Amino acid sequence: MAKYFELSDAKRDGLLNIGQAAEMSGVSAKMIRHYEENDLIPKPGRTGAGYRVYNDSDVHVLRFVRRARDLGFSMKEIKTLLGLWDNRRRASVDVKRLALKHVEELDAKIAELQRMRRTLTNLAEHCHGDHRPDCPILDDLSREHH
Amino acid sequence: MAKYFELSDAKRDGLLNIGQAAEMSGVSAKMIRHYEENDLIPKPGRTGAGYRVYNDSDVHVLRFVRRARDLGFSMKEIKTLLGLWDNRRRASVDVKRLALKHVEELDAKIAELQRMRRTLTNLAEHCHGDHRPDCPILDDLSREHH
DNA sequence: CTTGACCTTGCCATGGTTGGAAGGTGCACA
DNA sequence: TGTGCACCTTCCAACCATGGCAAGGTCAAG
Repeated sequence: MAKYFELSDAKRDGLLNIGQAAEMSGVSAKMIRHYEENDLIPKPGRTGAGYRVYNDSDVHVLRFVRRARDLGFSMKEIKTLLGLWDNRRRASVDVKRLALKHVEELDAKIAELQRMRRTLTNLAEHCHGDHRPDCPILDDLSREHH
Repeated sequence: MAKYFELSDAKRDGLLNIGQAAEMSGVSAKMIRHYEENDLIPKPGRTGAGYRVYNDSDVHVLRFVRRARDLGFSMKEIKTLLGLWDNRRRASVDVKRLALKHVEELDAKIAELQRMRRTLTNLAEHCHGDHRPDCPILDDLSREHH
């Protein structure tokens, strides 16, 4: 846990400041700090002046997080995934379970959006779309629904 | 803009308090106050003691909002829809445009979720799901993605 | 008069992300 | 050496829709 007292030293050692780590990982500096605050990622080293310094492993973790977010995992889920990733004795069954549970959640969201889409498309089809004030969309919105 | 000084008087006139309006409209009392605060719905009358009182028209508006929320419209969009609803000289073309724009947004979200789902399902298919530590899902998460 | 159900306002939390303010640091150039 | 700019730091607030809780007022029935 050696501390780097000069940014230039750290950079000579191939370490990155937060901006560079952000660029390398695709995670914004803002979010990197946020993930750190929420114990999603390990606290990086600091220079004497308090600048965060990141190594290759740190950037690797950040990319992992980025990818998982792209796949729609929540921060909580990602925390679990990172734990499984770290754990040498991890069982792939655990990861698979989490992935499939997430697929189910995605299915539910997709179905709901498709239901909305269907209703809205139907309504729009019956709407003149001209300058007459009659509009089945508004009529539907204002009607009873149970 | 007559003010009702007793709740009993108001109820005799067929007016509802917030709890009843919530039940009738399907919008929680919490959200009714929230919509009022954000100028989505008109401010209702009050009794002398400060209780909100709602008439049939108010409940009608609330049901409109509820239905629009169910269809995934944002509060901002609903504000627009309510404006169009109120406006006697409204053109149904405006409503249709908003509805179709919303359909497009739904399509985009659906497509994105389906993309996630596809990727995740592929990954899960290649995962043993046993107690060996090898897991293509984690491998993928930790790999580069551009 | 008490009890319980309701109402009021107000503040906090969620989740992921973005924005800004105020101030310190690193570095290149004059 | 100074000056300027880009970067860094922390902290605070906002978005959107909703739920929850607390402290206190009101109403109706017993």
